[in-house]
Order: sequence, then structure tokens, then C-alpha cells
Amino acid sequence: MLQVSVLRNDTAEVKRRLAVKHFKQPELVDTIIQLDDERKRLQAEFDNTQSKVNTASKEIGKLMAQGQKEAAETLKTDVAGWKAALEPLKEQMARVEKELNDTLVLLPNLPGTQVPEGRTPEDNVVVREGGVKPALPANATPHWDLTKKYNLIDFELGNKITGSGFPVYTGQGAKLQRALVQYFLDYNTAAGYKEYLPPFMVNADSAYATGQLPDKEGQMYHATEDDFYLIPTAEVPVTNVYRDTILKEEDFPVKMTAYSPCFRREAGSYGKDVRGLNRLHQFEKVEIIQLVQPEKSYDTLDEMVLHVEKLLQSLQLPYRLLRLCGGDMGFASAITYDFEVYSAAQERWLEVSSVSNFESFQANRLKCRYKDATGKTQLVHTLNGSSLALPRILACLLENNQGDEGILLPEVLHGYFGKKMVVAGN
RNA sequence: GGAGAGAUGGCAGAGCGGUCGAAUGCGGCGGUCUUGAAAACCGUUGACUGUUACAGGUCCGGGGGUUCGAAUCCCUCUCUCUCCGCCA
Repeated sequence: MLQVSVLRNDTAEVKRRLAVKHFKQPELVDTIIQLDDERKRLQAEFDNTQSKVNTASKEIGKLMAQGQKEAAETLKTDVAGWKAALEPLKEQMARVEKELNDTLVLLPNLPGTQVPEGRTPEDNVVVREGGVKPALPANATPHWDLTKKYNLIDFELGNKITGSGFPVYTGQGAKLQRALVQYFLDYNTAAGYKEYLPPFMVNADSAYATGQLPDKEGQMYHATEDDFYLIPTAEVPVTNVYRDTILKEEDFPVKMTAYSPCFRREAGSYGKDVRGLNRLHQFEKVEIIQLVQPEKSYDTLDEMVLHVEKLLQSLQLPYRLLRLCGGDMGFASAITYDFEVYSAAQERWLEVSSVSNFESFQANRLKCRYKDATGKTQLVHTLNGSSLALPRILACLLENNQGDEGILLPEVLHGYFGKKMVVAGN
């Protein structure tokens, strides 16, 4: 959520930047400022009256102590009049504040100046590519056949137990998942990220604080009996570690990493996008999160991008780095980089990581602040990224490394997996 | 699930319905002293809102009520702790 002060400071610039995100209702900016003016006016009026009540109440106390009953009674009559005036003011304030807040949450974060114009994924900018695409024979096997051939994943069994999009990993497949999670976590903690194992369900306050509510309500599974939401990413519970806190300078940088399963309803998805491991309702992911001072957040963003890039390099997968255009970015993000890996048998790029700087947008809802050197409290900047989402990494590892003997894994995984190759059998 | 106790400032811990945004201790910050440090002593130290600045307003787990006035009384919800039961 943006701060009203930002909107007031340079209204025209705010509208220009909202246009980059293809925000349809720039007039809401003016509405918000008007509502905020109204809020202040009502607050001032309310405060003045309340002040009279408070002063008079103290006076009554003194008069009672001195035994001046009748003077006290007179004052009580005055107070009753002021209090009657407070009631409608209170109602108006509540109404205006709700409307202000409801409108404010409709505004997406402002895109940074580096964000390219554009509407669709085609408008994203390729920053750089790395790795080497493997030379596979024309009849290379897609991962959904490889998982069957090597008995790694049983999609039909998942259908029976739960439904489509809930695969069951078996044998070598399950072990490879575990190996990847462990490798990613070790890689992150070695870089100074503190490991968390968070709850996989959150309450509405937490979902609201990171921006899943009210924007993406329909994308989360909701346990209505207890009003809990299954997390769509570890970002939600882990970022909420610092909800309602005030940090000190020496607490920075706050670096956190967490593994979690992620649950997404993915309403509206279909076709080749959902084939095999491409898009699931439950998948595994390891996330990295940082909270930093505002002036450091763009350096931190670069650092996180590099961190993920090196991880991909260590897996020896061909990848590319994209800077997302305004139309393809998330609601809360000021700038987002995506990493895609090349799925050689499908001959398409698959997104495996998304690294974003939210600036103070999330922190404002989180109420996560810090005291700067001058003693002033101000909002922190939050950033996060995937390192990494497992299913598509797995898909690429299988497809790109397939051979007659089996699937040769990158060296970094040999220790974690216990052997070099995925081979036929169970 | 049953019975009881509790929720106060960074922490610990007081708080008769009015003079309580809140004693005291610890911690933090500033100073005196010291070659430096420690100790001791003095001062200072919550958040939000609002104002050019002051003033003012709100906040003692959340919500509601009684009262001229609530941290203090009543209702309710949530959470924590102790005991019992059940349980991976």
C-alpha cells in the first residue's frame, strides 16, 4: 500500500508511473487525497471537542473533591452536549477512513524508472542469457514421459488422492526433490540467510499484510472453518515475521530463507501450460527474503539476482534473465526480474524465479519500520526472490540431461542425491 | 476436551474509577568522572495522528458496555501459563 504522502508530493508523476502498470483509474489518486483531506478535517473537529470533554471531566473531579456539587452538575450538562456532537463525527470518521483505506489498497505499487513500458510477456526485456542449450535428438522425451519412464512422479495417483495438479513423488523422484531442497537451503544459508520453517497456513492479517488479500483472494485455498489460507509462497509467513516491528540500524540486513510447499488454485489455467510439471496446485519452493534500509534496496536487489543466477549456473541449466515490463509485473512490486530456464524437449522457457523489490509498499501494510541514524522511524524496504521453484527445475534437469544410460545430474547434486544418475528401476 | 490463573512501555514488574502515558528495576542513549574503560552519580528514553512549531487527540491483548471520567468495573473474543485427560 502506498503512503498518502507519496501521492501528495508529486501527484502528476504518480499518475504517469501508474500508467506504466496500465492502471485504469488514475483519478483514484485525487479521490484519495480528497478523502484524506476530509479525514483530517473531521479528525481536527473531533479532537477539539474531545479535548473540551477531557478538560471538563478533570474539572468535575476537582469540583467533586471540593464538594461543589451543583457546579459539577452544570459542567456535566455541558459535557453531555459535546458528547452528543462526537457521536455523528465518529461515524463519519469511520466511514471516511474505511473508504480511504479501501481505495488506497486498490493502487498498485509504482514501477521503478528502470521498468520497461509494455503490456504482455513479449514486452519483457532480456537482460542476459547464460548456460548452453543441450543438443538433443529431434525425438527428445518431454519430462512428463521421463518421470513415468524412471518412476519419479505418479500424476494419476495424485489425481486419485487429491486431484489434478497434486503430483505424488516416488522413489528417486522423492529423493531428488529432497536433495534439491536441501541443496538450495544450504546454498542460501551459506550466503548468510537465516533459515525458517514457517507455518503453511496463515491468518487473514498475514495474507493482507503481504498483499495477497484483498487482491488475490481467489488464488488461495481458504480453510473457511478457521479462516486460514494455505500459503501460495513462503514469502507470506516469512515476511510476516517482521509485521508490527521496529528495527534498529544494527539489525540490518535481515536475510531469511525458507522452504515450503506452495498452494495455488490457478483458476483459469489450461492447455500446455499445465502439462506435467509446468503448473501445479501444490509445488515446492525455496524462497529468499531481505529487509533493508531504503537507500540500500537496489544494491540488494542486484545482489539477490546475482545470488540466484549463480545457483542456476551451478545446476548447469541454460537460463535467461528478464526485466519485466509494467504490464507483466505483480501488484506490489516496484521492479521484478524473472529467471527462466530452457526446457530443451518442450523447446520453451519456463519461469523458475522471480526477484522483486517492493520498496516500502509491503512494509507499509506490514507496519515494519526502523529507526534511522537521526532517530526518525521510517518504513523499511522488502525484497524477495525464489531460489528456486522446484518442479520446473526438475523438468529441465530431466529433459536437458537425458541420455541412454539415464539422467546425469549436475555435480553439485551428486552428494545430496547419493549418486550421479537417475536410472531405470524404482 | 475439563478446571483454574493471567495478558501493562525493549525486557522484568507495580498500578484505591479522577492528579496515570503509566511507579520501580534492568536495558538503551547523553553527560560528569577517567589516560582509556568499568563502577558510581546526573539527565534522558514508547507508538500513531496532527501542527511551520507548539497545543490537541488516540493507544495498557482485540471488540463492545457502564460513567462527567476506565489500565482500573461489566460483557465478549483471542492468546498464554498451570493441573487433568487424550495424542504423533
